[in-house]
Amino acid sequence: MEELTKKQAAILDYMKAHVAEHSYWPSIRDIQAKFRFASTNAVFGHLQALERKGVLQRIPGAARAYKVAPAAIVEDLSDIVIRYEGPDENALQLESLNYLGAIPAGLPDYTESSGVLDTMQAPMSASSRRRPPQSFALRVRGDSMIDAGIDSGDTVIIEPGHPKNGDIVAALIDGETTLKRLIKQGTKVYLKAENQNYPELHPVNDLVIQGIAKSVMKSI
Amino acid sequence: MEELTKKQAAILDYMKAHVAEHSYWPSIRDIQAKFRFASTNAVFGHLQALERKGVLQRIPGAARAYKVAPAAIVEDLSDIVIRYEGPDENALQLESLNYLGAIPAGLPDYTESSGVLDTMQAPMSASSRRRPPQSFALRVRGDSMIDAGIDSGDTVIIEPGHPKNGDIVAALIDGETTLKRLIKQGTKVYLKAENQNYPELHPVNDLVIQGIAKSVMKSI
DNA sequence: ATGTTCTATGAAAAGTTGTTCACTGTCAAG
DNA sequence: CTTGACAGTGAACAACTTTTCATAGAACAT
Repeated sequence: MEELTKKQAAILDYMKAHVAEHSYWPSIRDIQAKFRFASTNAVFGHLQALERKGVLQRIPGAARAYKVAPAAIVEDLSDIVIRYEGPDENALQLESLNYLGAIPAGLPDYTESSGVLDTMQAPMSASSRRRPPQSFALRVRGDSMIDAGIDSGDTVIIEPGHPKNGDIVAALIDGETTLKRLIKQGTKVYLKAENQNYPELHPVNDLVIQGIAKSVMKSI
Repeated sequence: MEELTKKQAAILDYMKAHVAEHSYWPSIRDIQAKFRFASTNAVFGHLQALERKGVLQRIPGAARAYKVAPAAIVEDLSDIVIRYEGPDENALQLESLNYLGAIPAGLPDYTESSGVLDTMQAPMSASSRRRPPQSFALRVRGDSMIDAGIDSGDTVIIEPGHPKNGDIVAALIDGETTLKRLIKQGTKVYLKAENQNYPELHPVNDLVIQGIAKSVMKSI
C-alpha cells in the first residue's frame, strides 16, 4: 500500500477517533479546527490524497459521509510461535498476533458512554507503524491460567501500563513471553500460575513487563 | 423506555441498517426517500419523537450526525417482547432472512487482500489474523445468554455471514439488538435465550440478522 | 366536546458542508 | 533544473441539510 504521510495518517486517525467517540464522521471544518488549518482546502487536499491512496472513500457531495478501507496493512508479518524451552513447566506459550480492529465506523448501538469502542479503539490509534506499540493481542497456548478463566486458544488483550499487585501480566522471561499473575511480597516479586496443579510462586530477578492483561477473548 | 410507534421503530431500524451498511448516517432526505414521504418534515417529526423518547440523540445543525442511546443496546433480553403478528405458517424460513451483511465492503483494492483493518506493532513479530472487514462489537447487557458463557458486560464480536442453525446471532427486533441463538425447526425460525430460567422459544417473523457472534471478550 | 399525540404536506429559511478557483511555497527525485 | 508530490492560504460558490413556519386529518383518551 502506498505510504501515508505523517499528516495524512494523523487526519485519518482523528477521523477514526471522532467516529469512535461520537459515532458520526467529522465535517471538513471539524478537521480544519482540530489541526488549526486556515483553509478548509487544506483538509480537502488531504482527504483527496487519502482517497487516492485507497484508505478512505468519500461520498461526493454528502456531508460527514466516508468509508474506511478495510486495510491499513502491515505487510511484512511473519508468523511466529513462541516456544518455551526453559525449565519452567508452567510457562505459557504465546503466539503473538495482530490486534483485530475491524470495527466499521459509525456502528449502531455505539455511544461514547458504552466504553466498547474505547476498548476496541485503543490499538487502532497506532496506525502509524513508527510509533511505539500500545496494546496488542496474544493467543494463549497452555493451561496454566485456566483458573483465571484463560484457556488455551483464547486471545488476551495486553495493554501497557504499570501493573499493580495481583494483575495478570505478559512478562518477558528468558526471552519468552509468559502470562502470569504478578505477586509482590515485600521486596520480592513473583509470577504465579493460575492453575491449582501448579500453585507455587516463581521468584524472578530479571523481569520485563510487556503489559497488563485487560481482557480475554474466547471463540464461541 | 417509552414505547416507539411502528413508524418510529421502522425509521430507527432503517437508520441503523444504513449505518451498518454504509458506515455513515442517512440524511433526512435519505430517510424521506426510503419511506416515500412527500416532505422532509415528516422525517423531522419522527426524529424529534425518537429523540424525545430517548432512543436517538441528534446533533443540532449537523448533517448526518446522530447517536443512539445506550438503552437501545442489548439490554435485559428477558424484557424484550418479540412481536409476532402472523400465523405460525408465516414464520420466517431461514433462507429468507434479511441479511445485512451483504456489504460492498470498503474499497475494491482491499476487499480480499487482507482481512485486517488496522494493525499495530506488536513487541514481537506478529502473525496476521484474518477477520471480515465488517465485523463489529456489541456490549452485552442482560443475563439471558449466561448458559452460553456470555455474561452481562461482555463484549461480543459480531461478524457478517449467513447463520447456520444453532448459531448465536445478533438480531434487530423492534429497533433493539438482541443476542440469541437461532433455532430452525422445520420451516420455522425461533430465537432462543440461553438461560434455563427462560427456556422457551420465541417465534419471529420480522427479523433482521446483523451478524453471527463469533467470539466473546471478557474483562479480567 | 376537547385536548393530545401521531401523522403528514408544502414551502421557505437558515445554516452547514463539500467543492472549486487562483495562488504560494517546500522538498526530493530524475 | 525541471517535474511532481506535498502542504497550505483565502475567497467564493454550489450543493446539501437541517430547521422552522403554517396547515390539517385521524386516532384516542379525558
